[in-house]
Amino acid sequence: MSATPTSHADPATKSMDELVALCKRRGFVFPASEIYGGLNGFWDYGPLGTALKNNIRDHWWKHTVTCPPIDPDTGEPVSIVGLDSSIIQNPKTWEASGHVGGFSDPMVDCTETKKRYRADHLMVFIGVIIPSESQDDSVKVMNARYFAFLENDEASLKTALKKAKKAAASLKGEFVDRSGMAMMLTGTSVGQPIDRSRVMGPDATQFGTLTEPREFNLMFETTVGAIKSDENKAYLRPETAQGIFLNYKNVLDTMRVKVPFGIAQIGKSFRNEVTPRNFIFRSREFEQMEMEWFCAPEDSPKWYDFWKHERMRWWESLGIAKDNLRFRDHDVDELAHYSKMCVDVEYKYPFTAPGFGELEGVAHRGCFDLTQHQTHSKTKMEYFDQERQLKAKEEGKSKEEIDAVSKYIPNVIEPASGLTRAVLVLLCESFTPTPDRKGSAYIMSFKPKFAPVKAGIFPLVNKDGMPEIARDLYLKLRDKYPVEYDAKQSIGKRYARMDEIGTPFCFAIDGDTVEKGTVTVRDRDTTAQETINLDQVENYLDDKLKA
RNA sequence: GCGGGCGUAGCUCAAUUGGUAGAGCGUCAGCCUUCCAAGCUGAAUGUUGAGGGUUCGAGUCCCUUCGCCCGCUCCA
Repeated sequence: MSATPTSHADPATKSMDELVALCKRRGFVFPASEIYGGLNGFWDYGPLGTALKNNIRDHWWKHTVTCPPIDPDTGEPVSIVGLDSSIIQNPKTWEASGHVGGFSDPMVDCTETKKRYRADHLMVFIGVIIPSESQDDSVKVMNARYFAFLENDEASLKTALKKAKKAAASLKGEFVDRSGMAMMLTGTSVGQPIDRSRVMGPDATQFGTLTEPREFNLMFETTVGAIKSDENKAYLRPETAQGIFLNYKNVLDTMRVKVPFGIAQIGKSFRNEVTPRNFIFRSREFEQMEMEWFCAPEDSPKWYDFWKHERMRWWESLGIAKDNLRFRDHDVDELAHYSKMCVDVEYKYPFTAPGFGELEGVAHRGCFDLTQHQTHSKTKMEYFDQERQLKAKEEGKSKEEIDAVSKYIPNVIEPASGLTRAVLVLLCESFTPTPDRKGSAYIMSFKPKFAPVKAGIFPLVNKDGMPEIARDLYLKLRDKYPVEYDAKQSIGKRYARMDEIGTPFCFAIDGDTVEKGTVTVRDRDTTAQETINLDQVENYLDDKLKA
């Protein structure tokens, strides 16, 4: 493609507010249920946004399922099949995957300091026992004052002890250091839950400022069937990946695939995010493009590396500047529970610049998921590798040895990206203010392949035989590409509108067309014009849209 | 979920101590127009985010709620 000097501007110079305004004004993205005041974390894709999203989706599907990359070792395309699994699955799915139970850490807020703590990290000890008429120890304990501190945090414990001593003096109570027997705030004292009104938070100066522990489960719940009860509780999937693991055996049994192979899926996922923010970057309903690559455990490092670089190549194929993309390897302590290795592909969003923000994760999930589902469902997830069996037989191995190498649970490499996040990245990358241009204030410099409208077809003026020719051209081209015909208002205004929605080419039908059969092509990024024959327009578009 | 700021036409913004909700741009229609938001004429568009309260009277003051932005927190 011709260089587009304006299209790779530094994201740091772009205003999200202006981009969001353009997206709304031109029909890319609207706030969901806007007439009712919207709903935090939900967005609707307008006519152009839908077209853009579909173009990216098709590009991913093509490069993943119908035309996947070449295996460097064999020279053959790798094997990947498509899938579309249900959004709602048997809830046991999410117990096995670890989404129920493991990730709903109760949190406690401090109303005084506005700090938030994980409830299971918050420890308390008895600091002051208030004298009482009763000799019964349990009554004394029930009136005691507690001091909270953070588990394994020396400084926090010291502070709590200090505060306890001070409080003992002012309350005329007995100071008791039972920090060695500290227990969780959520625990019980003399058989009853600890009364939070007598607990002082780690950073607080008053008692009773800690809220009740609150669950933060990020899965949306729903009810299957007419009767609402716990037994009918189900979840909207928080990732598309599990649907793939659930169908791993079905695919294996029906599709004649052999390890290594992949299963790919595009679909909606739902996470009840605490803070949806930054336009469509983190929304509660979003679309994922995920592929699970099943391979032999010892080959997994090779494939991890392979997919890491393939995915970066794919992002670059969207027309994103290399400077705006990077890898970031996850530290060991930020790895998810299932993951052995993980690398993010990151993009320099206008709201993170000069920093980068997450775009896609390529994770080495080991055999965690298949093993979990094997355990929970009691369905065998083992793969029988006939080639290995034959090889081992040839090598004269014992039966036990042969079994050991030919039966295994595959390891999984997962490139997981967000389709709606890809839309955001293309919007950010393409959004280009053009203050020095006379007409449009902005252009959306989409790579032609992803532009919602490929070409505008304009009669220069709405008379002298031009509209008729333009209309014929439009009717011919629309069979192949999304194109628009527009004869209203001045040609400059029409060009400007096309610039803002990112239409790469405009064909103007002028007096020369009527006389000599030539049309003028106007380039969105440079505004340069060239003259071609009317009958070459289709070839011209074919050529430009190939890349 | 917490704290701060902000919500007026599709967009950008006006509206005196509380006193008739306006402009530009855009959109649409007509005319004009031989290449970059040109010109002329005309038109549509608002329960002032929503709900309640105070008041003779609320865009303006008070309460609640929703949304957006920033900072925490969270992000499997």
